[in-house]
Amino acid sequence: MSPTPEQRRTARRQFGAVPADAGLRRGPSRGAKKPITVDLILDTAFDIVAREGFEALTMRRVATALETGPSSLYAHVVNKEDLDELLIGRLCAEIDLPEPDPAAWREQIISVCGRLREQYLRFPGISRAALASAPTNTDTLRVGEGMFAILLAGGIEPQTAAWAVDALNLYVTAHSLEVSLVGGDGWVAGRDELMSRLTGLPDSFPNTRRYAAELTSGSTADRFTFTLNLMLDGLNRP
Amino acid sequence: MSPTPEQRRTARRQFGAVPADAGLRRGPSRGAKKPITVDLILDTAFDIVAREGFEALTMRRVATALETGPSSLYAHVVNKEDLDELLIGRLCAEIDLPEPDPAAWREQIISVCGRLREQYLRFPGISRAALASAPTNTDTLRVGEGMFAILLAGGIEPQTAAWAVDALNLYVTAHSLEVSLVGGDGWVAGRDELMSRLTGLPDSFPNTRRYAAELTSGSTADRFTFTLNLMLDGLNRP
DNA sequence: GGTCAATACGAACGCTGTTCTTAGTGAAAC
DNA sequence: GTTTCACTAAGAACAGCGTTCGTATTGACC
Repeated sequence: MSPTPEQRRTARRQFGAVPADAGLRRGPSRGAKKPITVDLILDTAFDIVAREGFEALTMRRVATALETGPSSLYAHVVNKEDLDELLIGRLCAEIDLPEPDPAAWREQIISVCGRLREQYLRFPGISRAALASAPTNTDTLRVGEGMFAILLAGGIEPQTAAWAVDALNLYVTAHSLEVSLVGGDGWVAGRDELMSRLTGLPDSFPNTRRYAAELTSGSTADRFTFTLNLMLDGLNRP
Repeated sequence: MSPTPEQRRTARRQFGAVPADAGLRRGPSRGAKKPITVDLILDTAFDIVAREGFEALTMRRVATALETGPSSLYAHVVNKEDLDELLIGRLCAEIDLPEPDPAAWREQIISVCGRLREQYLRFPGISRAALASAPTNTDTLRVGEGMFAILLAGGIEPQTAAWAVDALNLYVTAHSLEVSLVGGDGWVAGRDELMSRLTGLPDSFPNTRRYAAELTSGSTADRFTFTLNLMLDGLNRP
């Protein structure tokens, strides 16, 4: 008996390795069309997100891209939620983790977080799925383990490191989501407008008005590394 | 001419004060039903979110709670997005900001962030709207100004303080959203299960397995103040 | 009293995720 | 070689969503 999507999902939650079913196909092969597989679904899903954003990723959209009906997907995927989780999994799987170097733990953490951000931004809005996704996913846990190892090698106490990993992960995800929502370069384009709006505020906003330049300065990447450094600075000052 | 919802929205984005139209009513008053106003809509919306979560907040749900059709709302509100923004606005308006005290800037920041978290968690999932909402909302900017003032009084450099306000706001929102999604006390209930899942991981997760206790320890509030302190520690070490 | 602008609201459109049902296929069993 | 069977593919449909259109109803103003 080959596994139902539900079984695959619970298996995924526990081990991460999947029986795979390799080329074994049963069912109609209408014409020369490629058979639908989970990997094929994920490929087209990533393609859609990269092109049109995560909001445009619907079951129907994926189905029509595969030249089929929506119901055909439910033989391979439990849910939209399940699809999202699979996407995040594969996205995290492409993050390569360095061998922990006690002397360079700071740079290593920043590098991993930066790579994570990069991946999230390549697929605009997908970080929303990362926020909702259960943290028990194996691939998600893998990058967690990687960051954890780096912090431990850096001499951070286990309890502190454990919570820091969560905090860093959460911040990276939230930052990426915010950047995706605002629209990336749309931020830079609307900076002048934002500035004038801040300076045009009532008198009850003295600091916001005076430091409008500081408030609107910097690229999203600048702000990202700033906050990362903020947290890392807080880590080694016991 | 009384303003259309669009006009109210743009007015709101710029000033925040609204002409109000006070009891002036034109239109059918079927029976003794209360006339629909923006405030009434917001009241019932908050009620729904508090009871059933942000996911359950739909236009139709609000309309039926008001014993009317969905289209009746669009005379007072531009969008669902606009409704969300209004909710966040009113939520932020209930945050009272302390007079900046240079000696207690740390405690003051933590207090404001804690109050913000409290408000977000009272209405589960509403922080999602805060993430999407444009940061040009007057009420949102008000608490930004408040936190900014506290940091400046604490001697933080303007540029650093400006970016820190954004980082803190983003973290508070993301944390609240995560807590809402996981389900609050559901976290505590599933801790044992999570622990056993972590310890049951493959050998490629040595640190996660060894420190599973540390990883799953602490309440959400503990982790919240931990991360806040992390960022604040990073602030005053130039 | 008549005019007009603003509100209220039923009906409908296009979209979503999901399920039910039916048709079709290859591998295995006899 | 035929039959059985587990599985996939896919059409049709359902409930629910945000939103718009058209229309009826009302109060204030001339």
